[in-house]
Amino acid sequence: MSEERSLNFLEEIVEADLAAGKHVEIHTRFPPEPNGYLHIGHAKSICLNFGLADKYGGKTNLRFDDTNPVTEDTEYVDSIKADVRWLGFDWEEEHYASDYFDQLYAYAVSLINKGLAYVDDLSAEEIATMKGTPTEPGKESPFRNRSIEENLSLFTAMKNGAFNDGEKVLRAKIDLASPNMHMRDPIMYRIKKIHHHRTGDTWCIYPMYDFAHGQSDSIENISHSICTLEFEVHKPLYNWYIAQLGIFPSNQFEFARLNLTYTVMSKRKLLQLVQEKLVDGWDDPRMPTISGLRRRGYTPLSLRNFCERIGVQRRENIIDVGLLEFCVREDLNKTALRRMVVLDPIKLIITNYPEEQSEILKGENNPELEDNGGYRDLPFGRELWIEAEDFMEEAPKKWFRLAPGNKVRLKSAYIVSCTGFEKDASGKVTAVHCEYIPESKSGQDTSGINAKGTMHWISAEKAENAEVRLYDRLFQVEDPSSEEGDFKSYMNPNSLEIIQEAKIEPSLLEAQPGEQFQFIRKGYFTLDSKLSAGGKLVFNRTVTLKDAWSKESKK
RNA sequence: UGCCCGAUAGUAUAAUGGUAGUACGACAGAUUUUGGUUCUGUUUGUCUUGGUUCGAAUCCAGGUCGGGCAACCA
Repeated sequence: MSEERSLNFLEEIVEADLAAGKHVEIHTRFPPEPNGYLHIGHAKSICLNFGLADKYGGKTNLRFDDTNPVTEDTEYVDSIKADVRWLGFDWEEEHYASDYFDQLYAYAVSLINKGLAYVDDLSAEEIATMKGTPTEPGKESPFRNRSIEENLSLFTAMKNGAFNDGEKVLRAKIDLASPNMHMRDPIMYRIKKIHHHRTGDTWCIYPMYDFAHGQSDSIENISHSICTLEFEVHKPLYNWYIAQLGIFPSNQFEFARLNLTYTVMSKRKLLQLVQEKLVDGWDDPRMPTISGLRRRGYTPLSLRNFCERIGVQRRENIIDVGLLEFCVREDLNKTALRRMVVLDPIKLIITNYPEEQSEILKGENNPELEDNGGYRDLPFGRELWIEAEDFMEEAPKKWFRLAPGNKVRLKSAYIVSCTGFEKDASGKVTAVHCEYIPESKSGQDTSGINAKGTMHWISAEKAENAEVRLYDRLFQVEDPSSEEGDFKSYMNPNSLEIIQEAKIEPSLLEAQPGEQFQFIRKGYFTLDSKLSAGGKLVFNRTVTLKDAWSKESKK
């Protein structure tokens, strides 16, 4: 018997319901409103919904909760579908709340007929005032006791466009004194004379979330309707509509939404960043959106693993973004091709390597793979580019890289011994001199020398150029939303560093969008899908490698 | 000052009345032609006060702290 992880609370509920015979098959749904792009919090919900159905042999629908035409658009519908698919999920049925407008209208009429709904002429402000406060009961609207006939004819008139926006609403007749504000005669329908992205101008009245969601679940025979904690107080209303209508009893269960350190997760805040051009768009690689993470180089598997690892509970939480980074490194380490790129180049001149000489060395593609994933050609010569930070004139303790007198292995090439360096007038090091040890050639080393450090390098003659973008966290504080004042004032001014001319090895000219690389000692990178065009290469850094030296050097 | 929900290492998450475990992090060591990977070890926790019980993270009561609820948003 294999080791089983313990069940999360949703799985326990499902297993109990299945065992009790409450449902023969479980059916879930992912119900986004098409008014923005999906973010990693949605990924948690997607993994939960699809994961649950998958685990218990059930089905999951994709349903667009498009009951408010003011904010919704097909652009969002398309991006949401693409993101869900990219994550690796395929829905059973695709639905839209707007497909149920006729049915929902009929449900509303039936509630009017049962004396459980009425047309109210009060203004939005009046309704709000008369609802009372959490500590004071509300007051009845003077229109609360209209006759069924009058309500029917007014509601029909509403539907037919006889009134303007805001003039009338349809309300459920429940309890103005309820301690739950959502039960104080909630609004079922409002008038909005605006074009809907799917139903066009067919309707001018639109159902509220509460009057659409539970019924949509019910129509689709959703057994477990999973949503975030803030809908908890809606549950009595969800159940009330279903009970009064006598329809399939879907059940709502709530979990805590995902929060991540050093970013924001609410659609409203993300939208602000986009609108105020503080980021490059919804798919800016610094955004916690699915499209941003994709462009940054995150893989579907790493995101799914992340969602699995964070678990699910009903308590507020904030996940360390380090866990997300761990998940993507874990995946990429096994799959990314190793390449050498010098981000901040200085020359390394091998004084005992003949000027006219050159050779082709072999570099392994990925030591984690069988047969090292094959090999690619690495041109080598007398002059190389190395990382400026890999040389120090005066080496600190435990410095394994280049410094006068130090020996270092050039990855997949030779061991070199540093013999000197050149400086310009300002004191800046412009080139480093060394001598190579011919018997130390990679793979056939007979020198017997043990170099402690290994460095990446590029042949100066054969090097190509590329733009490289280094990303850092978008915010400087762990939880921007909980800080005083405007969350935007906590943004990290250095979240994007652009390196115009990094030196790349020739094999990278063939890089394809979506391909992942590990630039040895520098991190994981991917080709930017938007900015790389017309022969210009732009690489995004997905995440750095773990860096033990930076910790050591800070001691 | 109403109603609802929650509280386990730094962060998450298990233990479902019977040994407080796991992951990420941190720290130390081994291996390493990436200061990466891998491996080993160490570290830190049941909000509080009572009660029930042979036995409580778990059940009960009070308190404290945190979150949610008064959109013609979802």
